[in-house]
Amino acid sequence: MSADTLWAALADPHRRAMVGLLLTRPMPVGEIVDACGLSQPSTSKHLKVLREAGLVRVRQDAQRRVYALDPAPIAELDAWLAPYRRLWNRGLDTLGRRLDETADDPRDPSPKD
Amino acid sequence: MSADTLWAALADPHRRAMVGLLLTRPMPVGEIVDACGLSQPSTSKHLKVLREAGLVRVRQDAQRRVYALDPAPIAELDAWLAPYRRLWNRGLDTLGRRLDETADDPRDPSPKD
DNA sequence: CCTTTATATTCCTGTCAAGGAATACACCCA
DNA sequence: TGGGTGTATTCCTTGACAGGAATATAAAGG
Repeated sequence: MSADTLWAALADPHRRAMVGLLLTRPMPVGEIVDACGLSQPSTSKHLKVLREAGLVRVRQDAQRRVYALDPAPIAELDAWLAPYRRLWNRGLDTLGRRLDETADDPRDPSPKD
Repeated sequence: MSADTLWAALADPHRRAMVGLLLTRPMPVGEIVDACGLSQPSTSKHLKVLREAGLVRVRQDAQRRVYALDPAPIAELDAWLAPYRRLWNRGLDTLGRRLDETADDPRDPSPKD
């Protein structure tokens, strides 16, 4: 599963919501539909994306499909974060100094139009 | 800065590459163009997205714009990750059991067509 | 078998983001 | 002030994705 697939899957707020929902417990599609307020087809499509990113697994229970979170891929994100975490842990002041020298501009100089 | 903006900014692989590049040191646009192999306009547009997500800052040096990483927003991701990290740290076996009960299906049952 | 229930898939449409080319803008220097 | 350099912006086209409606599929139960 490419990193891109993972990032793309989580880039969508509805999908993050679903993942967050499944954090509490596994859940059949119907409940996810109710919780997210999306249509059933749309929900199923999002779940498919999550499946393909390896973020969820399905168990079949009669006609129902119960989705459960698989947090393993998220470890990949964690690994990606590591170098940055090092930055903001190891001295926000060091970084701050670097940024102070560096920013004689406000955060975003683009004309807000 | 909404979480969506941040995720969207990082969802693009070129932008992640730029962020990773700026992890080593601040850098003017020209160098980023060379390193990423994108056109200069495209690069500028990506940098704008990163700016608007608060991930980079600009310092003006004569005609050059030197971009520097601001890892602060990434802390937001780290916070988002926390609950999941708890899952995979605190007993992959517990989770594993949950998934085993749960998965009598291969990872993704969708017809690979 | 036929119906009901639960979910997946297809079709269609509108929106949005990405990329290149051309152009505008800002700054330095002579 | 004019030219050169470095960067941003605009315009346009194209491709990807989201969402709804309708439909297909799968399983359970009578």
